[in-house]
Amino acid sequence: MSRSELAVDAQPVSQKRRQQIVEAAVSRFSEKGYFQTTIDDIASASGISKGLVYRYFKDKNALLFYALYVVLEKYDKAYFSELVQRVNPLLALVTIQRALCAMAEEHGAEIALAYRSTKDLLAPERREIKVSEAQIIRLIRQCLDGAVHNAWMRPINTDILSYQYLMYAHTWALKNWFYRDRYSPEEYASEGQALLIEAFLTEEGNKVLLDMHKFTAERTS
Amino acid sequence: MSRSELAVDAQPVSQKRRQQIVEAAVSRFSEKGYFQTTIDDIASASGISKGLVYRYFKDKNALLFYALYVVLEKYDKAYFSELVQRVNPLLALVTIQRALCAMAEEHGAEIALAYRSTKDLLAPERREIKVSEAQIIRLIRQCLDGAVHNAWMRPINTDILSYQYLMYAHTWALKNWFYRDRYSPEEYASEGQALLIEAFLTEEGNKVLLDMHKFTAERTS
Amino acid sequence: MSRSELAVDAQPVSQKRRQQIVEAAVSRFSEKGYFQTTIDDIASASGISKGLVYRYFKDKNALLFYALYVVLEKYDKAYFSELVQRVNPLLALVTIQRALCAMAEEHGAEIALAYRSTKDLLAPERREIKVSEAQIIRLIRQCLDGAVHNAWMRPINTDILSYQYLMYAHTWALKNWFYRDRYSPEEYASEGQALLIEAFLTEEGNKVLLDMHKFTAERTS
Amino acid sequence: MSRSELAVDAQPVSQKRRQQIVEAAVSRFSEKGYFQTTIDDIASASGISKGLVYRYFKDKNALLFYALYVVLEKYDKAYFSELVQRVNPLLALVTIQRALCAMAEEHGAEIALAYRSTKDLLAPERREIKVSEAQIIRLIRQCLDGAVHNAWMRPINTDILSYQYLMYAHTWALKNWFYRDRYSPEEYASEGQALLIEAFLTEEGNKVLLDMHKFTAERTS
DNA sequence: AATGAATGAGAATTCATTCAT
DNA sequence: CATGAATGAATTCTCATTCAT
Repeated sequence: MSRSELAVDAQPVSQKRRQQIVEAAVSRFSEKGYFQTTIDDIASASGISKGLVYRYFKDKNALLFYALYVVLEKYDKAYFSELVQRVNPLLALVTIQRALCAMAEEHGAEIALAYRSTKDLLAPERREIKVSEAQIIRLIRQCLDGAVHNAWMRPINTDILSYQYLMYAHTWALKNWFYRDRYSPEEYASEGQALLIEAFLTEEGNKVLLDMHKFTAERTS
Repeated sequence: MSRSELAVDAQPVSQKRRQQIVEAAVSRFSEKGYFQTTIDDIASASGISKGLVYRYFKDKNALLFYALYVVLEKYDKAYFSELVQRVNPLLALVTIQRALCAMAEEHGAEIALAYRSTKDLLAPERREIKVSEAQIIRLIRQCLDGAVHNAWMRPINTDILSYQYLMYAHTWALKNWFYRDRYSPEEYASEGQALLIEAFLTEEGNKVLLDMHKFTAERTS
Repeated sequence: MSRSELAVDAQPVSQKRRQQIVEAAVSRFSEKGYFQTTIDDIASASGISKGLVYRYFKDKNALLFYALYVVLEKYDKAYFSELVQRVNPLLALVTIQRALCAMAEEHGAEIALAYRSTKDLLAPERREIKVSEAQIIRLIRQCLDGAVHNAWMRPINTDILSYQYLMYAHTWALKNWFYRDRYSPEEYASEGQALLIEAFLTEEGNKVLLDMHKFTAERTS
Repeated sequence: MSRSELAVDAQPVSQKRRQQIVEAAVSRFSEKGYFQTTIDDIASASGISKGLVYRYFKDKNALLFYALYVVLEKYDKAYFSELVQRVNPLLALVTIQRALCAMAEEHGAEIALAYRSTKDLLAPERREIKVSEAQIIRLIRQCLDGAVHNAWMRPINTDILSYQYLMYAHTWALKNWFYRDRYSPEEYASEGQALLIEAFLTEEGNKVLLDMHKFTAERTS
């Protein structure tokens, strides 16, 4: 543990500070929104002074960009991508769908922030955010296409369905007031699997899914 | 002339003004967001003076409330409600799903506004907005429950699925940059029917749907 | 007198306000310099609030422009121009030279301000100021050329000499600490005539000058 | 090596540094003005850090003082003074007038800076600057007085004329936009001699001037 | 009712200056 | 000596809201 601490401390102070500030920004923006949050709020939440924020970020808008970006980076597309290549498309799909729901639970406030504030970015930054989201969609679509190609899923419009996976997870974040007291995050994720995956499986696909479960159950037991 | 004026203008001067202002607010807020829009912007767009806005609305936040509310009212829940009572649940569902998509196409900017700005309302107003949205969801759910009850649909979590109908339509508004150049609104609505209705129909349900189409086709011909 | 008062009051309030503010700006800028003067200083000196200044002037820099311009307008080029056309070049020259010195006495602070702050304008405004100054120089040069043409002055570089007339007056403003306690403004102006006009007169020119004086003396006696 | 270091670096490390910084200050202040220049600008231009500047100068204002002073020191009053004692007053005058014009060409930006920023000094420093300028004026006046005393010049107000020599040179710096593309610095200097010296010479003075030229010509040939 | 002048609180941003390392 | 991180006072500019006319 001391080792990893060293590793973290080895980051130039400035890197740690940046992170510190972005985290504070994510938290404050999520809580009060972009325009209602002052630089001073963020500075205080970071335990530093107003002026210092500007040594790390050009202006408030840059802070918003990084705050939005940091969440997207949590999606760990590298892992998703590897998954798509390593396991069968149905397993990948199920895994990603669960992961999206888990993300939505863990980073609900940040996802809600993205819906509130992406338009407050300047065009170039906004584009970057969109591109990053589109990459996730593309990965999901690859799974769907693979499943359809294997005849595990009925032929469907994968282009549109793929976005519904993300939206389903985001709905947990965006309409939390509606579900919070009636479903656990895990239940919500399972229902998502039923509505967005199982509904489209062929008989063959259903078998594959059952086998996957059996396999998982064996391993866990 | 004086008669019609009296008739229409019973409270109309002020009622028409209010409407005028709210429409301007919807348009400006949709375009630039709540905080970026000034009262002066709205006053100019309404063709009146800044000061007069305050005769009709307590403050800027009240204006946001009405702007968000007016959009929700366009959902015409009375019509939906009547529909649910008058026709079979599957037809009602199909009709409502189409209507939601049509709304999303026609009022995309306003829907996006709702996602940006609902949190900028004070708690009581925010609650009212939520309630209004929940009413729509409840109607959809009634259709779903009816369809399941008739064994036209497989047993599913109607509580969660019902919100996906709304989200599917909202996705058209929120992720317009993703779909705009690749689907027409009608195509998008049809794909929605496939993904959110047909996917869950039993054989019986499928027959009912086909009959409905035959009937519609006959009537139109 | 009441008549002229009415005339002044007839100006839209806004015109009076603008003037008020510019006057305050001239005074504060002259005293403390552009950067040391805050908008609040100017607002207070105008007896209005900070915010109102911005209804009349786009920003602080616009205020600087008008502050500098207002002084240049006092040069009353229309009067100078008419003079050049109406009377002989030598008389015009003498008159203008006196007027420039009188201006320098009356508006010393503003002239000093121009030397401090013209570079703080944006390029387009700076150009406008230069053009206005160049117009004055051109008028002086016309007098000089006329005098040389009449052989009242020896042939000299009128292009360069003309600017020295203005600079001589400005020197009174800029180096006031040097002269203040040793010369009256009138003495300074007279010495200017000796150094910048009489020094270059031909015998014929001298006669003309003397006649002018005689004539003036007669009229005044 | 240690020896030369000791010799040159008696106080040199710090002396050289000071010079370095002042030069950077002169350059940056001249370019952008006092208030628009940051300490960081100057530190960067000196190749040192912001903090170190404060080891050498009390504050930014002190830096301005030295920046203005260093320019005045370039006038090399020692040389002028020796000149006045060594050669005849007319030759000294001509030489000084040329030197002033040369200075104005070489240090135009710095002269303009002095006009912009002298008032931003605190009173004691401002006084010192004035005194230094007054010393130059006094030397010029001695020449003029000498020339008048020798009857080489007509009796004139040497007190006022002497400042015009400096102002004539400064005009080249201050109104450079007016002359730049139409006169070479040398032409401007020559015209200055015509307007400020030759215009006041007696016949005797003219002879002396011609002799001087002859002498110079002979020496150069 | 209607206007828009006036206010002033508030926010972003800059930068001289200090000081721990 | 040197550095540059850190501070916070100061300043510009905006805009919701009020109110005299």
